[in-house]
Amino acid sequence: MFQLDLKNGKPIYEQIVDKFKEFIITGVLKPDEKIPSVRDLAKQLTINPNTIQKAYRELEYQGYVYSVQGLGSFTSSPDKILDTNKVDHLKEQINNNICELLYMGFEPDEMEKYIKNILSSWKGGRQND
Amino acid sequence: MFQLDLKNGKPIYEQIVDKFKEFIITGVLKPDEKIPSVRDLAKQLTINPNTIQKAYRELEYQGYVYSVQGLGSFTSSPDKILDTNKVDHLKEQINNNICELLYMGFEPDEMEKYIKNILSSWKGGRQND
Amino acid sequence: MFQLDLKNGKPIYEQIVDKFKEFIITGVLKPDEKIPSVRDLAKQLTINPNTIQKAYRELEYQGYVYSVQGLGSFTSSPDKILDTNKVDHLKEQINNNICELLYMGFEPDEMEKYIKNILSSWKGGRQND
Amino acid sequence: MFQLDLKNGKPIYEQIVDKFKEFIITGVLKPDEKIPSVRDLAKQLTINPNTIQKAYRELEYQGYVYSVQGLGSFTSSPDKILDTNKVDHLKEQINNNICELLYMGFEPDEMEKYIKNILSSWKGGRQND
DNA sequence: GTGGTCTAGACCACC
DNA sequence: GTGGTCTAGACCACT
Repeated sequence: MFQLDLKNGKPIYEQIVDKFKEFIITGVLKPDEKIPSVRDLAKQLTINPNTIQKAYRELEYQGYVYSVQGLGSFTSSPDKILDTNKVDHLKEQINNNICELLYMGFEPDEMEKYIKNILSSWKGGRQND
Repeated sequence: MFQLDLKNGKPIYEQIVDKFKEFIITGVLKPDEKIPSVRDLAKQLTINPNTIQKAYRELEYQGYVYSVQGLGSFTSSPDKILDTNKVDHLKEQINNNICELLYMGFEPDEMEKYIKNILSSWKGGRQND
Repeated sequence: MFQLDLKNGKPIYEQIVDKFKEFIITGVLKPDEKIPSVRDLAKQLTINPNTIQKAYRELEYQGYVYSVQGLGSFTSSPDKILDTNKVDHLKEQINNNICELLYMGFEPDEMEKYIKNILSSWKGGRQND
Repeated sequence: MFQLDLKNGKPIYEQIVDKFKEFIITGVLKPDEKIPSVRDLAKQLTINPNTIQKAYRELEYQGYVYSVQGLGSFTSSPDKILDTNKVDHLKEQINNNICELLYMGFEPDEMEKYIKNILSSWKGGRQND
């Protein structure tokens, strides 16, 4: 399903969380789609099932998946609810990263183009929803 | 000089690194300006000198400060050399964060305005350099 | 595993870094091979675990090993990417050392033989990769 | 006379030692030539005279300069005496640096050319002695 | 005074 | 079990 990168220092469970979030956000995984069982994914990635378990718990806590006893885990549909804390944190992080790039000599015009690209491809990719 | 949050899970030394990076990037600290000695800052923040030392070393690795035995630590002037790996990493992070916000229902137009704001205040703040 | 010299002024952690680099460069340690845990090596060398940790972190910065929480530390496979700064620094150091030897009366022909020896044994040792 | 680089981490006195050694070895400073007084050099480099003092002591210990009471310090003539310890240390360092470059992907042929270059320019530069 | 190294020992997060 | 963070306090080298 996806590759882990042990070298980048990120905890394994966090990489799994991020990958699933990416798939859900970009629409690779549709709402209410079943995701692999803990044991299957653990076997496939050859890592400890506890690690998968922890990742799924975190995804559930963040509202990206829900689990049904005896059936498995499924992706949630987006809530369209703006969690103010999370929004503020994300905005601040975006701000910091942009400033760091600018400080390194990245051109503001280049940056604006890059952002527009992201936004337009978002609108495009979401027209079929 | 600044506040630490000892509860949010983020390592103390990392908070210090981020704060200094922010000060340097935003121009609060000018190039080759002396920063507090390891012991002074440790006393001021009432944390262990080793923790400050670790933060300063990390800042040195990342190219934001340099230290001279017997003299002190100083902010580095930016080399304006784009490290491809770092740029790619920052861009990917920006992309992910923006997509996550959009997925949560944040309006693309709102986002564009927010980015423009960052860029214009960057240009403005840098005019006096 | 190896011997330390606590008297020669060279920091212990640096000696460990150099030893591991030597093992990795000469192929004694193969890529992605597990290296001793921080605590084990500390016990074996009868030095403090923090010192080992520092050495491993330095090795990680230099790209020779990577660490995974809960799993251990492993040798990295070389990326074969020539970092211009590092190359220049190494070349300058070689140049300086050679000139110093020549100045001390070491014969240029002798030197040429010595270098050829290094190069040929490098090619030989690497044939099995 | 020369520039100091505070950012590279090397102690200041060591940089001075290395610079003088380089000048003496490459023949920029001829044997028995007078070198600047401690106070003059300190003023010129805007650093503490004690630091110069320490550098000169080290140069004297290594046999590159000698000082005469009331007259100043002068460069020594090369002794042509091979200090076995030093020779072995330098050779090992050359070996290590070459292997590190080769490991990084530097071509052995390229390396051989580089060394030959050093040796031939040494012979050329020394014909006039 | 400055930064840098090291120890002893505690605690946490991850697998 | 693993690596990572932090403290308390000692000692060294450099300016």
